Amino acid sequence: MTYDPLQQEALIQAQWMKEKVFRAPFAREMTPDTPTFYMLVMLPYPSGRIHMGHVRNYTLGDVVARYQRMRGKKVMHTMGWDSFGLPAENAAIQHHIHPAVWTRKNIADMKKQIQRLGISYDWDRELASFEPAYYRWNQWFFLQMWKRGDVFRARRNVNWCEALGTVLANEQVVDGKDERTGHPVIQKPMEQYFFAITKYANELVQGLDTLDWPDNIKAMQRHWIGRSEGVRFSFELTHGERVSVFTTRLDTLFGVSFLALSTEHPIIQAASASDAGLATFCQTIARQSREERLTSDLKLGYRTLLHARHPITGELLPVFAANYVLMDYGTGAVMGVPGHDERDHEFAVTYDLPIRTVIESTSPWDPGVLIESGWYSGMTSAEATHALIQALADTAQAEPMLSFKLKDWGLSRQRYWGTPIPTVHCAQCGVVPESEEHLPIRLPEDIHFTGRGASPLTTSETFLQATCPQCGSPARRETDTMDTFVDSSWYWLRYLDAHNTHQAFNPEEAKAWTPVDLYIGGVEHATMHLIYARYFHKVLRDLGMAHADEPFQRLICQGMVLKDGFKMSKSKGNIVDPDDVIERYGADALRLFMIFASPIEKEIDWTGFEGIEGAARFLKRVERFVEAHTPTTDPLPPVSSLSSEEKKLLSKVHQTIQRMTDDLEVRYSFNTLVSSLMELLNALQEATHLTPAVRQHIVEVLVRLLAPTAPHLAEALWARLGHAGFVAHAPWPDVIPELLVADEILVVVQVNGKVRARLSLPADTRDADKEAAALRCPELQPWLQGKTLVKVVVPAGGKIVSLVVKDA
RNA sequence: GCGGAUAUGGCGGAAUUGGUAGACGCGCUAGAUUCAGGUUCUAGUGCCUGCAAGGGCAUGGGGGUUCGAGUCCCUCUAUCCGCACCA
Repeated sequence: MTYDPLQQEALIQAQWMKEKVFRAPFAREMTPDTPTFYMLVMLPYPSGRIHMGHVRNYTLGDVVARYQRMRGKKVMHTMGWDSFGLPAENAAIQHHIHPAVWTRKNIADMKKQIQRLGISYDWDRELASFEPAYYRWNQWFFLQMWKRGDVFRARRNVNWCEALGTVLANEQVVDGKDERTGHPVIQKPMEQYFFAITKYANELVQGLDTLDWPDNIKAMQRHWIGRSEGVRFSFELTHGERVSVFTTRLDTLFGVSFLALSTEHPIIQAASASDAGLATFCQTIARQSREERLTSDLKLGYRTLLHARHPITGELLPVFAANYVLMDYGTGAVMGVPGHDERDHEFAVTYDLPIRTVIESTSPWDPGVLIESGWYSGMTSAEATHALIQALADTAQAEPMLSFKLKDWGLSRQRYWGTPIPTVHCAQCGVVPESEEHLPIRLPEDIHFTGRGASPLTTSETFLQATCPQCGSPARRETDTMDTFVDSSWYWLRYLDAHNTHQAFNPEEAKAWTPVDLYIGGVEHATMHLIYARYFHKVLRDLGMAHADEPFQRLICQGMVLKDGFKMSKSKGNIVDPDDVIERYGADALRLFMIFASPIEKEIDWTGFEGIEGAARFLKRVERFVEAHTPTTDPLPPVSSLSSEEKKLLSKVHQTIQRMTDDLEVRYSFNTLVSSLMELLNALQEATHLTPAVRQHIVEVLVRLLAPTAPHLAEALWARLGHAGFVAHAPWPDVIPELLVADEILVVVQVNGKVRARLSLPADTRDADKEAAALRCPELQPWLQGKTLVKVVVPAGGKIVSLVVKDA
């Protein structure tokens, strides 16, 4: 009987399900010293169909999970749905289907698809963030954070479409217009809720040093958080008010020729009341998106009627409103030093402002030695900075300041499909947090989705009516919902205790299972999700719920799956549906090809189906090889009594175990994992004279090595070998160290850097003898004839003899 | 603009610590088997040169360090990804 993946895979999956083969235990079921492994993959957004990126991600995670299970560990590996967000609401607007209905259907469809891949999830821990049972804990965390003072309200710009009366997401805005209707979009400040993530900015930077993450991801986070050390001090304006600036280059103070303030700066806003030109300028800038403001080379400014006094020279400096100064970084105001800052320089050229050189250095933008700077001349930049802070401490309130590019986490969304923010607006008490007993604050059903006007929640009378928890008088419920990044900032903890109705999760479970041992997901989440999640985890730690400082000890970011060089997307029509591939080749072939095709962190182009033919072919060869074997119970004879062919082959087998173990445990290199296995099969098929016992040993090893990548076939073959249990629970093969030692080694001889001979020598040959053997070797003589030997190098390890010769 | 990466045969890639470049797979060529085949098996396959043995060249371009560089340093070019309201 031959193995037909299309029929067998479903049967095997049903058995796994029935026997709960992948069930992860609770902490209370384990002794404290039970070895555990938490294998986490980024939870998907239920868009409707899984795509190849999901297949890649989940297969990689599954290979590790299955391997760790075979190593005897208890493995946490499960799946959930990041199911709040814009697409469900768009579906509601366009197709008049309720977001919950749309989302439930998508989850059901995608779950079926994922299950066909044979991923070893404990489905009993499945969660979906749109369920009140989940999002009530978002609300609960919000209330705890409110108590700790980690939530605040402030005004910040949003994309505002006047015609629709709606706030738009960045992705909905194209060229300053609403993507759908083409109505213009402006930046408008709006009162919003924030998490004070910047309180943790320093710890978020420092924590990176403790993580086993790829260096590029750490670098991206460091830049995103953007820690810079500088100085804050103030300039006095001629009318007496003071404006505070932040600079990292106080040493250039004598080069200041103007001040530039953000158009949203309170001082500019105040001044525009009596300056029509300024007011117009500010409106123009408000129409630019943040992206335009940062990418545009054009530095736009407006010279106000204000002047500021230089804190040391007393010189009067013009004050500008400028588009390149951002209100949400530093203090929203900069001192303009055209001689030593590129942006200020560009601005000064445009507006014809003095450009002074006050630092001597290799480049105008680098620190150096001060000149033309009064009695600070001659000091180094560092000395001058220090001295100037002292000098300006009283007169200009100068003080060292850490500034971060990281902004506080704005979590308000004027949307329906998200977690309702649990506060009420009371005429007497203001904004008041809901009391915990009232959670969850549920999303109402009586909603009209129009895609225009304020949040859909404002159309529900039942939802709006609330009672002030503080004074008991009628109040209006908050209609903002939370950013969906909140949902994905703690889900891995909920997996551990997914059905708990009186706690987000039991801290004992967190203690037993976290930090997550390995987290795999797309590189596109390198900054936002992975910073928010780290932040949230630290808050949970400070609430006494999570015990580790960092949530994800090891991280792998997989590259994207492309088709013909582009991201697969519906709009491009270049989607390859995993179901079609499984239909034709089976899940094992798809899994095997996915991880073999390319290293994880690289993008992979699904150029066609040629590669997967090879994967399917390999699986058939394995099957035939095992099929041809008649099982025996004879034990493996001692190594000393093996024939030399058998010993050589068994060495290959055990080297392969060694390499694959290394690939799975240390290197996380999956494509080479598969190629080792292919190499092994090639070697096995060449072997002719094997005793049944040796063959039995080899076949048993082979099937177990196959089990993490092609689990269905491995399961079937394991049964055929007469085993009663699942190969999923079989132990990973142990290396017999004796078999790793080779009798002979290959020594390569180089002359002037070129390989001229290869010698096979006994493994215990000393380096000096290798050198002698090399010099004697006949094929080397033409290269040595008539030359003088200048130098011989035999590096440690002794695999190379390098000869340097020159003409005699 | 800022930040992060990548570049090796016809293609995907391997080379784990500076030590045999091209493992493994795809594709292609030839032969065998089957013969309805899109099955299977064997051999070959970086480029140039040579009857052959062999030799030369070769890891995006240029330069450098070294006995030795795909790997380290400098520089240039090309391509891809992220940028805070997509998830």
